[in-house]
Amino acid sequence: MYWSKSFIHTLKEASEEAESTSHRLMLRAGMIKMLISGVYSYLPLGLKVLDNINKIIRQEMNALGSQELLMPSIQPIELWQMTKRDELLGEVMIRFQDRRGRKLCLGPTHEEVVTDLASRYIQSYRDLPFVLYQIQTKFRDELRPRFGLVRACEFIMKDAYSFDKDTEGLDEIYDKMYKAYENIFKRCGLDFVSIKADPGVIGGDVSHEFLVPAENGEDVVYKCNICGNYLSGNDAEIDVCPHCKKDLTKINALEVGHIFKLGTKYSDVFGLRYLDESGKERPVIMGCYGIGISRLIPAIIEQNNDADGIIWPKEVAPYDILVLPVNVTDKDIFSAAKKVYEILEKKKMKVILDDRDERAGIKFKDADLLGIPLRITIGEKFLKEKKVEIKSRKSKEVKLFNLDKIEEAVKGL
RNA sequence: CGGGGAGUAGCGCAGUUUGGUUCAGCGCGUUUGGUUUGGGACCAAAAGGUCGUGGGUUCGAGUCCCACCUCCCCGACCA
Repeated sequence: MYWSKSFIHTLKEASEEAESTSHRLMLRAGMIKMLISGVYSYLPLGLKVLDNINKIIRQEMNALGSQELLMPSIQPIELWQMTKRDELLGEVMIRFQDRRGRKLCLGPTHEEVVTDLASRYIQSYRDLPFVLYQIQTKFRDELRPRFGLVRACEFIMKDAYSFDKDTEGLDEIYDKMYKAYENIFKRCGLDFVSIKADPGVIGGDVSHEFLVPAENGEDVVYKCNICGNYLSGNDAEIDVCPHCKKDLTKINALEVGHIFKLGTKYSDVFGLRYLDESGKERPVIMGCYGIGISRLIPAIIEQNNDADGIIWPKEVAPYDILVLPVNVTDKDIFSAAKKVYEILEKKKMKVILDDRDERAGIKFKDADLLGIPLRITIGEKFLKEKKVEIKSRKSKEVKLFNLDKIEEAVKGL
């Protein structure tokens, strides 16, 4: 991609009103644009990051044998009345009527829909187990949207649902999911913790939440200074670690994932049953597994930034490499930059060429703001010594290479 | 929903206390011309505004009063 042809609009400054680091950086880098409070457009750069996260999630979900589907956002209220979550969710649910007066809502989550769906097909133990997941937009009319994508009224979630014939099967898939979640968050470049949590509105017996320590996190966790254990902050204020009886440190964190052992809560309501080997009817044992995908973006930025801008972890970066000719009016410099760009593109790398006729300072500032992992600068040193400069956004380390060695140079970094 | 703050050019803001030739302003950005060219350059010219909306007070309202809308922050609730 040539920068001059892209829809990248950076800002020198963001409104004082945007107070969290990640929100300000997302606005300045031109990743998102607010339409109304809690509702955002993902601009091309933001969408690239979203797609990268989705790719990681799909790989990890598919690797444990789960299958992707896509369920509707428009849902009938009757489904929600069956579990009485209609009342529980209250005004968080966005409700409306169709032209025939049928009461509908925009799905805040999908336990009801997926259980109803499964009940239409499952009859025998031979149909089990299986896992379905989707990546989809959820709607929740939050009391107070905040920090950009951290708490939005329209947000993107990965929700997976497991169906087993017994609790042993559930335990097994739950464990696999847990490990897949660890992989996902690691690949996203996140430092995270998982703790046993309160199942809350979703219900069930056991649940774990995955939290990312962040200054602007809405949740609180406690860390034991001695044993390093993390404890949920949902309980009343805790003073000492139950094991070590020593002081705890209070840490703010963002909840990015939550997994639940649902048991038969939903299958009982929707009559999701199967016949076992002996011909006896039994309820299907369910689990559900959510990741707040759109929220992952600010979570990643909260943990990966400096005074100059974002520092994308490798796998989620919108581009792998930014090629920066210091002066595009210099034919030698610009043609060398184009050559580097073409070589790397051929190698299937995601490259952006800053071909704008701007001063070097502006381009360097924008490069730092965008946070592309590697920057290749072509300028004076190329004219004098035929060297191009490769700089790591993260380590700030700079190396010089001959143009014809560029492939190998990039590979090693 | 309770409490606090804000809305003036594309972005960021000043002006509102004390209404009136400093009231349509500043910085950045944009356009044109020129000089520059390794960390947000400089000179010259130009475009861009129903001062959130509606009503009121007044000879006169960005400024005072009333109502409404919108956004941000703290709290309760959540991925």
